[in-house]
Amino acid sequence: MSPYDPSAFPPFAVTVDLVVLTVRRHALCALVVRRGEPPFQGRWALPGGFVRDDEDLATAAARELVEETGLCAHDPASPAPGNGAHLEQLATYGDPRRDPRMRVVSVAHLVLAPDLPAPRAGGDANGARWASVTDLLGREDPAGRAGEEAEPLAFDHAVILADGVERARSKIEYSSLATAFCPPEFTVGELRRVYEAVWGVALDPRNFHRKVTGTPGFLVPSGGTTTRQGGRPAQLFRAGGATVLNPPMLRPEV
Amino acid sequence: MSPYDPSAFPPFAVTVDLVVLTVRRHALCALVVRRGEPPFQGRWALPGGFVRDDEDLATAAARELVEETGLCAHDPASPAPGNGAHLEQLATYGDPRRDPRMRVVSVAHLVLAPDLPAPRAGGDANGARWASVTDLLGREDPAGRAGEEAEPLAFDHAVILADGVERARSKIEYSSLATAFCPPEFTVGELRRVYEAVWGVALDPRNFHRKVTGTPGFLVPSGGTTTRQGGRPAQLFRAGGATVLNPPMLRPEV
DNA sequence: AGTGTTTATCGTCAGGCAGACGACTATGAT
DNA sequence: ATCATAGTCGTCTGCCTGACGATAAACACT
Repeated sequence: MSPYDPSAFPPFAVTVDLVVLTVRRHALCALVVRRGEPPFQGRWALPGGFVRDDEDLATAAARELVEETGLCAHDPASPAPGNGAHLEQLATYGDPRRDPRMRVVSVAHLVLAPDLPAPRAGGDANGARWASVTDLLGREDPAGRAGEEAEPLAFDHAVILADGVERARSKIEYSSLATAFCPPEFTVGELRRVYEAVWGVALDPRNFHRKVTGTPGFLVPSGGTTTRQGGRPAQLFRAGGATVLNPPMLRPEV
Repeated sequence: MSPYDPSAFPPFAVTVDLVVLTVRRHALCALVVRRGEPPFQGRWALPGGFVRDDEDLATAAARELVEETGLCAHDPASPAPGNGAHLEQLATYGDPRRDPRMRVVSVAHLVLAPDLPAPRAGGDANGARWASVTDLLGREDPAGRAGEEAEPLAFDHAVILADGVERARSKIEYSSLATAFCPPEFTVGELRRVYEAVWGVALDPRNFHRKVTGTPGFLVPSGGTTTRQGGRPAQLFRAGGATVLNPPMLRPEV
């Protein structure tokens, strides 16, 4: 396949890393796996792996996602429906010293998934779990004390995770992606708790209700109601066809 | 450097490609170079090249930018002042067949630069020029006729360019990046013509003036005035410290 | 000097949207 | 029956925006 001199350019290993986010118990959580081998053996890391020879980057990310979680990725390019999670490319990290073994360029992907049963460990990882992002990243405390953060993530995965969280936080402002955190049918209150968990703020239930039900194409009523959250029965909705929100759901400032 | 078996993962070539945008004569233009060797010999392509062994991705992009244009990149991470252009990572493209020679993963970067003298050709490129993006990409004509587009760009560079243009169009909405297209001192009218060129729409000069002068931190008056655009003398401004615009400059719908 | 053209800048007004918050409804728990 | 919980509908007020009118200051003509 290579009519070119391989010594004319330095060889790289290319991996995909996954920032898999979900909302559990009112908290934004990320999937982490325990590394079973050096470097950083025993430390938590983002799931990921090498891109294969004949794979596209998105394909590799979707494959790793299935291997680690059993989740079926829903590429926004293809109009696949169902329980698939949202998957999009996040950014690429290529510092020459980010992996002590060799030169590795990692194409990080962001996955937004509804709350799921416990993750299944896969491949060379000893275990997998959901961890609150405020535990994984130190809380950026205005008082300056570093907070009781857990041991840091392997490699530069804390940076990647922070970038993914920030992408999710800003993207649910102007797109309907917050519904990717919800089951197929959900109530306005459940959607509001998603926004509150991702942004880490409290929202006014009345203004939120007016906003989301008034944005064309965001939600379509599915007909049923539920009382699974307690209180008065709430109307059930599905995600509407709209992908961009107009006007956007701006998060409250400061 | 590699205590690991190199055959355990497929080797990749990693390149950076640059989407360098500027505004010339009321049109959004991109920098393209003519390819001097196969594949796609003689066709226009985005500037770019291999990432070196000890280089970070942003460093490689900045180096290619200097080699191709002489522009000094202004990494938003570092608070460098001056005539530097804005540089940010755009996205990564890794389809297994995007380069017929071998497996190449390209990390595309977006550069926003003020209007400059003619580009200088560099390296293995026969020539370089600014081309209107509406010429490079077919106009998406609602009537369906494909428009008199020039010969298509090499590789998947039309897709990369389209992604870069869309990134620029959306990013000047909620950030102060439009000033990266302007010289250090500029008038409100010149900034408005940047928005008009990037978005391809006409904006009301009065509402635009009220908006940008009312957004805190966007513009700071530099004291002087100019008549270089004809008409009544206009106040000169510099870019203020703000990087995000609150409230944003939403582009007119439809 | 006067007139027209161009561009910049200030004002006004009406409609829409968002934040703050009151009021009412329908369930389950005690 | 009463309370707690959650959902839903309204109201009010201030801000922002789009659509314009009006004025100001330069230059190019005649």
